[in-house]
Amino acid sequence: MGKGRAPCCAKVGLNKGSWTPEEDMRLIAYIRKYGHANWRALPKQAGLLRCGKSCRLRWINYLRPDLKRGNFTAEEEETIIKLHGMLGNKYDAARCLENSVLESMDEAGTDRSSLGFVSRWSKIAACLPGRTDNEIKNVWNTHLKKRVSPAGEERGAGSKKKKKKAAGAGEPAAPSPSPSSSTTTATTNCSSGDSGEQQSDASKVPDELGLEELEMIPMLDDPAFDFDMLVDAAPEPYCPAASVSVPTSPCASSTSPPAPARPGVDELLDLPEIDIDHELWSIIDGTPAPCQSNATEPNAASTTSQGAGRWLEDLEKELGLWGPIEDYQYPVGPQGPIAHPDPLPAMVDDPVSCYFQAGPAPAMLQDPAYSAVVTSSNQLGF
DNA sequence: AATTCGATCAACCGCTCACCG
DNA sequence: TCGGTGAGCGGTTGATCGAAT
Repeated sequence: MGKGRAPCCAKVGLNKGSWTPEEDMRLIAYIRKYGHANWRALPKQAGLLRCGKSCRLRWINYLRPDLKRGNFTAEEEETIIKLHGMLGNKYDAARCLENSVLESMDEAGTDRSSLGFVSRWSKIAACLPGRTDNEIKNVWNTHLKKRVSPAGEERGAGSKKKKKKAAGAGEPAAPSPSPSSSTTTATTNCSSGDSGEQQSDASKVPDELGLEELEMIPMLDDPAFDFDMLVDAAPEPYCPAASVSVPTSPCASSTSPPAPARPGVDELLDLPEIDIDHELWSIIDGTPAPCQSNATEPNAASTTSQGAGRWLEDLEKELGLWGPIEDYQYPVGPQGPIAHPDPLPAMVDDPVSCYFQAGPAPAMLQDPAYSAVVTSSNQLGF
């Protein structure tokens, strides 16, 4: 069901490709204020010329505040390798069961995915807090796969290079070893007897890994670890109120009542009446242009300001906003310039812009995160 | 200094699943 | 029960960067 739908990104007038810092900030501002109950509606309400899918991906893989930046540690790599060996592809993980059971299921027409082994990267990501499935997938495809594959093993230590962005801007202080450099000496602090494991692993085909390998995963040694994570790991949608200070708190779902708004950084991030071309969205949506009032936004969620400043500061540095910025070039659509106003001049009422241009509302002065905001604003030259 | 090549990673695409009317 | 819609996932691609030549 649900097939045959036109790709959302194929819609005319929507941006594709790399995200600009402006877009990032707009997305952050919106999600911090309202959450992301509806990805499809989000870009329109946030004034982004992106499809919801793209927004979601950008948020999950790059903008989420609880992401861990920097290189993968040896332990993380080890975990990925082990879990990948266990989970295999979409259904292979079900091999943990007896073949007879699986055959019975097949004969009965039971989808093996009902076992819960439905996704690999997301399950692995669930075991590596702060890491995204996309990131893990990339790491696997770029070098971990070669490490465990006898054929692609060891292309020489000289091919090592540093991670260009993640390690550099995100967590310069993190002394985590380069993923590649760890290839030769993946000194894990796994359970004893693990020394030399790396070498044997290098020649071990993932499919040969068995359940006994569970013991090799450091986190699985933790009695607090719930193996169900591997099976039914709940997604961790961003909860504006929780992600900054209490990342483990479950996100309020679309059915949860919105938390009361709080003054603070949120005031800075009050989303504007987006002056985006309503006609454009009408064309895109095939629906009448809706009222743009954000006041009607459901699931308006409050955010906690604690730590938000630092997060934003770090993010701005990473986005290249930490310093003089070039004039934002707003995209030109196939029918000429997109009807969005000049980004900065016309965004006078845009708190996201004001965030950088002017400064906070008086109430903001009380906010502990304010200093970081001021710093960033000053450094942006506004 | 210029060019080539390989590695990396953000983003896109196509698909499936879950939910709802 | 069926079809539409949105969310999420895995696979793949393209841009970019740095090292090698």
